[in-house]
Amino acid sequence: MPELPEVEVTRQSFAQRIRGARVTGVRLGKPLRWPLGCEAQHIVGQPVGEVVRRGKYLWVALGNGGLLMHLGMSGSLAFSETPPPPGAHDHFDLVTTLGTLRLTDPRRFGAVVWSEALDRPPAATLLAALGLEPFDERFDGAWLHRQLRGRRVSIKQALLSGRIVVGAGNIYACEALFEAGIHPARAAGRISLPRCVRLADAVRGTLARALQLGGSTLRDFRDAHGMEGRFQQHAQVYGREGQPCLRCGAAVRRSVQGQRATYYCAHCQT
DNA sequence: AAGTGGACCTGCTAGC
DNA sequence: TGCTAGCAGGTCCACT
Repeated sequence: MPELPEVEVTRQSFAQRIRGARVTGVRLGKPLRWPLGCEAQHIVGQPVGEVVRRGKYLWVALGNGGLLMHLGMSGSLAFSETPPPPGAHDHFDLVTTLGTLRLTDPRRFGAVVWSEALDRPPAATLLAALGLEPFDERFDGAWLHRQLRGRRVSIKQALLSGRIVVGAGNIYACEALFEAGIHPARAAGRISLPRCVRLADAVRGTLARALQLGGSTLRDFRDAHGMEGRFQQHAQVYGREGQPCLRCGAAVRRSVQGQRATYYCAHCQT
């Protein structure tokens, strides 16, 4: 589910409210992707510091380390002073003096992992291969062009890998490629510098727009206040198979790349 | 080394 | 109505 905009919207919706709290308890539900990696005792009593995002991960700083969280495909976080009793899909509660941060994740591809620091394992290991943040000033067309040189994978898969630039998942990769007029199956290493410039702009622009709109809610995404996103109403190609391209009127096509659906306009994207 | 395909897990929907 | 196949916003890992 959550790509960079959804994760960032989630972060913004609870970071200030939980800051300065003290952890009073931890509740675990069914196993997530990886074990927490420490005893609850290790966390209880710790002060909560800032919440930062790296790619699609969130880092909740605690006095003696922190929690690296990922929402997987179906995860969401809610922060509430008086949370309802945990449901079948509520697999992690961080109970604090200011409220409870709860991870709800039906598919359990999400994760909460304790680490002594962001730049120490296991957190550092999980983040090691991540590419640049899209809003990093170093991320531009020239840099993108250099990174893609010689790569034979499709540009869609190169974006999705997160090893060049983080944050664009399946929805926003499709949207950014449409915006840039680049065919998703084009070999990454065969995109000219001018088109890389357009693509870098499109990736940043698409993610920024989604952020402004509160992310995308296709089925179940909510921020930590329970608010839905509105980007999906503005999607140009994602989920629009067979409908007219908003630019040229040709039918939007759907294909499969790396076992993921890709939506594009074969006329506008070359 | 880069690229590919499978795996993880559950819920929902379309189609028979 | 009920079953089944197919699909879903992510990413790690083993294999070629």
